[in-house]
Amino acid sequence: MALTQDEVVHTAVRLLDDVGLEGLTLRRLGSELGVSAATLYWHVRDKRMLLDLMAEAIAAEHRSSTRPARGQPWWEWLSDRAWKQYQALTGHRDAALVAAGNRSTENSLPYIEELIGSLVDVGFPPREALESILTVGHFVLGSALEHQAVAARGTAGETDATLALRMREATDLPNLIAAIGCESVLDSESTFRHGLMLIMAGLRARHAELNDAPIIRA
Amino acid sequence: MALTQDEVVHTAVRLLDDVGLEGLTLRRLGSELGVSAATLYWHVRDKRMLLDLMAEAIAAEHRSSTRPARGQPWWEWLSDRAWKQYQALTGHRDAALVAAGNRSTENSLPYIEELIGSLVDVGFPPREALESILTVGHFVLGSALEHQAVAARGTAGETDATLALRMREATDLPNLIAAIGCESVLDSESTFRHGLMLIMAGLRARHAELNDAPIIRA
DNA sequence: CCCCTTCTCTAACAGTGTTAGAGACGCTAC
DNA sequence: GTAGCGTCTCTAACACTGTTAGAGAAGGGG
Repeated sequence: MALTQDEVVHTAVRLLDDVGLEGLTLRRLGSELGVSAATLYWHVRDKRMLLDLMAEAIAAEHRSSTRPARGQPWWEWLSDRAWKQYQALTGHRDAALVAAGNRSTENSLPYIEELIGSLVDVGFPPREALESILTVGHFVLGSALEHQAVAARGTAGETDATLALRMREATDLPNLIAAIGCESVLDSESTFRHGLMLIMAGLRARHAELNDAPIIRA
Repeated sequence: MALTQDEVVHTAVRLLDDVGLEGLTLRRLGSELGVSAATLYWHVRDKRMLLDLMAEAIAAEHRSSTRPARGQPWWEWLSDRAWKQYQALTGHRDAALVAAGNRSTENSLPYIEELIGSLVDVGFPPREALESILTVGHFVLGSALEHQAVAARGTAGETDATLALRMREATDLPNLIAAIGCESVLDSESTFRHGLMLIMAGLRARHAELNDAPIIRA
C-alpha cells in the first residue's frame, strides 16, 4: 500500500522520541519507513513542513474537554488544559523545540475559538480572553522548553548534581541555596504547577475586578 | 592583533541580526571576521558553545537594577526586569530561538541570586521566590519565541493579513473575530503586557496570603 | 494496447559542522 | 642571533545534511 502523509508524520514523531531532534534526519526517517529520503518529498514539501505537522500532531494529542465540565470552576478547567498541553510537549523528546520553531498552521484556530468561548461565557471580554489564553500558552511553551533543556544538559555536559554541589560550596549564593534546600534539585513539574497557580490567581483577581465590581454583588 | 572570543561572540550576534539563525554559518562568520571557519574552533569548542555564549551575551545586555529602587513597589520592579529581558530577546533576530536551545551556563546564577534576594526581602520564602522568578522567565521566553515565530512567518509563507482575512470570512469563529476586533492584528507587545499583569496580580495575591493572613489568622 | 497519474528510485549538488595537520607569528632563554 | 615554544591561523579534507532532477515501476481507464 502506498505511503501516506499521516504515516510519515507519526513515525517521524516516534523516531524523534528515539533519537532526538538532532538525530531526526530525512535519510534516517526514510530508512525507518523502508523508503528513500527523496521519496519523503512526495508527501511533504519541506523538512520545515514535516516539523510543523509533527508539532501539530503532538499538540493535538491531548486536545479534549474543550469546555469545562458541569460544575467545574473555569480556572480548574483552564489549569487542566494547560497541564495536558505541558504533558504533550514534555512527553516527547525535544517536542518543545519542535513546537518553538513551528509556524502554526490554522488548524488550531477552532480549538482556540472554543477556549475563548469558554472564558467569554464566564464573563471575560473576548480580547482579554484571547490574551489570557495566549499567556498560558506562552508559559507552557517556555516551561516545557526549559524542562527539556535541563534534560538535554543531563545527557551531555556536566550534570545537575555537580552543578548543585558547586553551588553548595559557594557561600555567596545564600538565597539560591535556601531556595533549593536539602532536596537534590528543583524539579520542573512543581515549578510549572506553581506558575500555573500564579497565573490562575491573577486571572481570578482580574475576573473579580471585571465582574463583581460593576455589578453590585454580594 | 589576535582575535578574541569576545570579538567572535559579538560579531556573531551582529551577524545574527543581519542573516538570522539559519544564515549564521561558521564560514560566513569567519569571513565577517576576515578569518577562515576552522580558526573559530580555536576560540570556541563548538557551534553549540558559540550559541550559548551568544545567548548569554544577549541576556546580559539588559541586566541592571538588580534591586528595586527606593520606594518602588516590588511588583513594578519585577515587571520592569521581565520587560527588559523581553526586549533583549526580541531586540535581536531569532534571539529567542538561540536562547531556547541554550544550556545555560552558571554565569547567570549570581543574577538569579540577587533576584531571589529581592523577593525574599519583601516576605517570600526562598523556594517560592525562585519558582516565581522561573515562572516569569518561562513566560518571557515563550512570549519572545511566539513573537519571533510570527515575524518569521511574515517573511516567508502567507502573511498574517491574509490569515486574518480568511478568519473574517469564516463565520464559525465568532469569538476569535470578536477578540481581534477591527484592528488589523493582535500585537504581541500588548499580549505580553497583559500576561505580565496577570502574573503580577497572582504574585501579589499570593504575597498577601503569605504575609497578611498569618498575622490575622493563625 | 497505450497513456497517464501516482508513487518511488538513483545520482547528484551545494552547503554544513568539524578535524587533522601544516605553517606563520612573536616571545623568552640561552 | 638563534633555537625553542606557545599562540594563532591556514588549507584540505571528511562525513553528513536538505534538496532537486530525472528516470522508472505499478496499475487503472480510454
